[in-house]
This record gives sequence, structure tokens and C-alpha cells, in this order.
Amino acid sequence: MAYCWERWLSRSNPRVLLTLERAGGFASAQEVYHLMQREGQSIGLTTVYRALQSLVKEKIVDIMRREDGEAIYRLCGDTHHHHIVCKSCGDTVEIEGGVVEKWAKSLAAEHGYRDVGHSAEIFGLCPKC
Amino acid sequence: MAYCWERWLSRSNPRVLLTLERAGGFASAQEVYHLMQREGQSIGLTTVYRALQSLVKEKIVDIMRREDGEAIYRLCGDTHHHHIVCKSCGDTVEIEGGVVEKWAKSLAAEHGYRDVGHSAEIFGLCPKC
DNA sequence: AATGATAATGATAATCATTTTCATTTGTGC
DNA sequence: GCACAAATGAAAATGATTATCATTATCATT
Ligand SMILES: [Zn+2]
Ligand SMILES: [Zn+2]
Ligand SMILES: [Zn+2]
Ligand SMILES: [Zn+2]
Repeated sequence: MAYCWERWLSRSNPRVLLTLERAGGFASAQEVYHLMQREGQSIGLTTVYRALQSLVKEKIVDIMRREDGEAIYRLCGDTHHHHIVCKSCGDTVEIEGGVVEKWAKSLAAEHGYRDVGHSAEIFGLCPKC
Repeated sequence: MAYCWERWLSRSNPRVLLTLERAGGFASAQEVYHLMQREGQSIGLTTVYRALQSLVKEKIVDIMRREDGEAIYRLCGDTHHHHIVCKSCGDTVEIEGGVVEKWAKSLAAEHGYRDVGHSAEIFGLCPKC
């Protein structure tokens, strides 16, 4: 354990962060909230939002957007990866993205962009469909 | 003029599209709607949403997200391409994606996926921000 | 321990983009 | 004109996020 963010911040942030970690990958504020509810932790939705905001500001957590615009969060430094998703059955394969990482990094540098992230997904019909 | 989308679709789609064009760059559904209002065009918000959705489905228009999650749209050149978007000011650079095309194609093949597409975006802070 | 300043919490209400519903209008072929 | 399907848009519903604000926890000082 011994996270560098243990100094942080309100007494809720750590609980929210631990929950996000337990969720694995991405989770929305609502999902984190419901997870904590189901686990019997007492916390308010507002506090979850505030904790996530402060964690984003501290760059401990990444924010991204789902297709429908909902904000989703994940621990920074989670192993970063990409997906192939089946358009029909939704089946997902995690894939390696080294090529994309380099592509993103070099193009960002070329255009003078800092503080760079990227998203990349492949979608199609899986063998079964 | 002479757009390839002239065949499309409802009688609203062209008006929405023309407005989006006139707006230059990105505009949200709400913004397109208000623009049309101010110009004295009579149209309902619902129809603007529907028109934009169908234009996105037809790949005539690109959809993206503002920092706050609001959907923004813009005319899309017919050549397939990718973007670097500034997280702060929304400035956009069109970039070459040959590497990504190959990456997507080979990985899809490797996992037996057919009828494959992909998305890839880079985001960060532009030189000005 | 009691006090009080300050920050954190969370229930509730407000906001606001987007989607649904559904009644009305419009287009199209007969 | 008449039927029938598609398109429209006003109004209500939805759902995520944010703002309010009264209550509660923290902590240093008395
Ligand atoms: Zn499938
Ligand atoms: Zn990557
Ligand atoms: Zn910028
Ligand atoms: Zn591509």
C-alpha cells in the first residue's frame, strides 16, 4: 500500500480512491458511489464527486468521457491499454498499443502539445458473430 | 457547394448542416439551434438533435466532447483522419494516422475480427494554452 | 474538558444537455 | 381528395453534475 497520496486530503478521498482502485479500470462517479453503498460504506454522492474532482486536480486520477458523455475516472498509472470491441455482442479483447503510444507521443511533440493523453479503440465483428 | 450529402435526408438535415458549416469549427446542438433561431429559421431543438445524429451516423459530421461532456459537432472532410484536440481551448489539428490504420488492421486480423473500424484521438494542451 | 474557528460532509434542490412521448403536420402515391 | 408513412417539434422525462446550506467533524487554544 503506502500510497504517496496518503497525505491526501479530506478523509473521504482515500476511501473513494481505494474504491476506484478496487473497481479496476474506469468507473464513473455514480458507479463509485453505488459500489461504496453496496459495500456498506456510508458516503454521500456529493462527496464522491468532490473527492474525484480533487483527485483529478492532483493528477492522481485520470478523467475521460464515455461515448454518452458521462465522466469516467481511473487511477493514473494503471497499466494503460486498448480494446477491440465487437459491434454485435460487445465482446472485448485487451490489446497491446505500443505503436499507438509512440504515434501519439511523436505527433503531440511535433505539434507542440503538452500534457498529452490519447484514446484508441478498434471495433468490428468478432469471429463468433 | 454540390455536397455529396444532398441526397440526405429529411428536409431539416441540410439546413442544420449549412448552419454548422456557417458556424465554422465546432458547435454544440444547442449552439446550432440558437444560431438558427437568431437567423429567423424555424426549427425545433429536437429536430436539430435528430439531424446531427443522422449526420454523424452518415459520417458527414464528426462528434467530439467538450471538457464538460457536452457533445460538439463539425463538418468532416471525406478523407479519414484523426485529431489532436486541446483540452483547454478546443483547438484542433488534423493529423495523419497511417500508423494507426496499420495497427488497427493487423490487430483485428490477428484476433479474427471482420468489418473493422477504429477511433483514435490525441488530447493535450496546445502551445498557446 | 470546553470553546470556537475552519474545513468537510451530505441531503436536497437546481441546472442543463439530451432523450422520449405523442399529437400534429407534411410529403407521396393513388 | 384520401390514405398512409415519415418528419416535426412542444412538452415532459431522464440523468449526470453542480450549487446551497444546515449540520458535523477536526483541531488548536483556553
Ligand atoms: Zn461478437
Ligand atoms: Zn495507448
Ligand atoms: Zn489550447
Ligand atoms: Zn484511422
